Amino acid sequence: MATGRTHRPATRSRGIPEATVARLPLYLRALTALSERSVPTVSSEELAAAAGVNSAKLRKDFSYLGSYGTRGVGYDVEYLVYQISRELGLTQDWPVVIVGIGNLGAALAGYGGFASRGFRVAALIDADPAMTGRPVAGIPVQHSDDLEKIISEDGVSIGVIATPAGVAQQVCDRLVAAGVTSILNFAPTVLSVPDGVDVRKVDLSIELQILAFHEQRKAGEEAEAEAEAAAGAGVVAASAPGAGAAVTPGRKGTDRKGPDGDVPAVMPA
Amino acid sequence: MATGRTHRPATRSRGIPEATVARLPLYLRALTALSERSVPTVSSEELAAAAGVNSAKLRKDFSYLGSYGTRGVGYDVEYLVYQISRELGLTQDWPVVIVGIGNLGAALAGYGGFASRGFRVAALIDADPAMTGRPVAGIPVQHSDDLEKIISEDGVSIGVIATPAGVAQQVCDRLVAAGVTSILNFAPTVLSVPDGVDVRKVDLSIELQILAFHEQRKAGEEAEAEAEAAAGAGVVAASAPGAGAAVTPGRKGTDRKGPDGDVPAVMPA
DNA sequence: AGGTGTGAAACTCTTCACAGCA
DNA sequence: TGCTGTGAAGAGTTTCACACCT
Repeated sequence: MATGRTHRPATRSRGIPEATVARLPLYLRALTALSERSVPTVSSEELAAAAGVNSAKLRKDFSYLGSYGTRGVGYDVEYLVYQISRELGLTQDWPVVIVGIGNLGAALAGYGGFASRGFRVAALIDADPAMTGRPVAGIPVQHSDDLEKIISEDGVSIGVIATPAGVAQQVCDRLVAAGVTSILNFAPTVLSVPDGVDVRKVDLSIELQILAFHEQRKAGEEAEAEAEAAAGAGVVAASAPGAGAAVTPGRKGTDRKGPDGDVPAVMPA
Repeated sequence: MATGRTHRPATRSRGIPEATVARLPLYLRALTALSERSVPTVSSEELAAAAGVNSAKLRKDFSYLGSYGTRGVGYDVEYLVYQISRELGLTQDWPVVIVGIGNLGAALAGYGGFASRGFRVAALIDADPAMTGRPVAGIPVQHSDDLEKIISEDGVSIGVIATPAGVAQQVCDRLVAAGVTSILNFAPTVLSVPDGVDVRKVDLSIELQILAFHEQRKAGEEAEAEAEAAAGAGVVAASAPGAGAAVTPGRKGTDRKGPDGDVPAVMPA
């Protein structure tokens, strides 16, 4: 099935932007905290601060869900918690399987954040026979031979892959064949899946590399700022390749700059 | 500040788009794999496939780094590996501390992807005295009392927070005060940091919630398709969310108080 | 007043399509 | 000929600013 059903014709009323969807869990968490403190209503300004975004963005995001606020007052916390939960599909139960119970898989199995939302760890699966039957986070590990059976019996549609990269694709293929249509991939590899299957990936090393890029730039900016102050202007256009010699600006750490203050006009975050 | 204050002068030379930076690690991984197989050159088409993006995007991305390809041929693998590594700052050594050695922290400590790039786990830090001295992934855990000393002695500028949410902000504050300027946060909480400090967050439960949203929509689409086939007539502007059925308060539904009662969303933080 | 909801402007990112070089 | 590099068009996202409701 899935014949070219890729289009986006439908009444665009249901078209919540992806960027907004990605922030809903953030709002939900902040709202939940407010709810626990029995705060009845909250303004976009306050909620935005708690969620770490700006208020205009938050209001725009909520406007895609409907008009759930009251002018001059704010948003009803409980009501909004309910609406967002529903929108995200958290009012229903989502059985999840975790495949690959190594360090990471075990950590995921014990992660409270899963259970606390609508997610339920339906099974832990590992290919190592020595693991079979051993309880991890209170759940007995099952052997991967039974993967298909587990998926279909529990009606699992979300799978988490925490295996080594080398076997991730084949695990993925089996999950998909068994009926899983959403995959959270922790293996550092690109998974290919048929249309209609969603994959999200979390890659620890990639996150660190992005940080390193910015970290390096900070160091470079300091130097640049100095150079600029000393010389006049003129930014070197695109570093010249060839020179493999150019030792990277060593140094790091030390020299903490107290107040951020300056921030040169050379490209902020 | 309300009034426009256009940053970014002209120069654009050093302005690599954030979206591009986020993909560089992906390209680097694919290139590294090619390099290991001693593949000398690769076309944008091939590399894009290996990295899971489309070729136009890849070429555009590389164009921000400079002209490193050869028309009619492709890109030199080794050269590109070097250029991207340099751009990301991976040609230098980045000592990293991991704070919070629970399940997740231990998994991170043992994660091969760190060491394989320029990252070196300089220290593991935990607040539990019972952990102190115990080796995890071959590295002895140190007590958090020594956090400041460790950071400054090793010149650490990148910190990973894998503590419970409740203490993440205070750990963050100490890291920043000690000189850390980039933080990778696994705790499900919003960290506030001074200007000049970068924070990236990885939130497992958020990723799952996003998947759930799409998963739910798939179910809804099936129902919708059926309904469409059956009826196929006047579309009510509103639009039914989720699984069609259900009592969906049409948009700004009149009474906001109605559904308040059943708020099923449980979950504490 | 106080604060939401939202057009419109500004900005960023992606995709197209093709000139131009090896 | 084959493939890169890139201007330009298009799509998506963020920010502004203010009308409008309570």
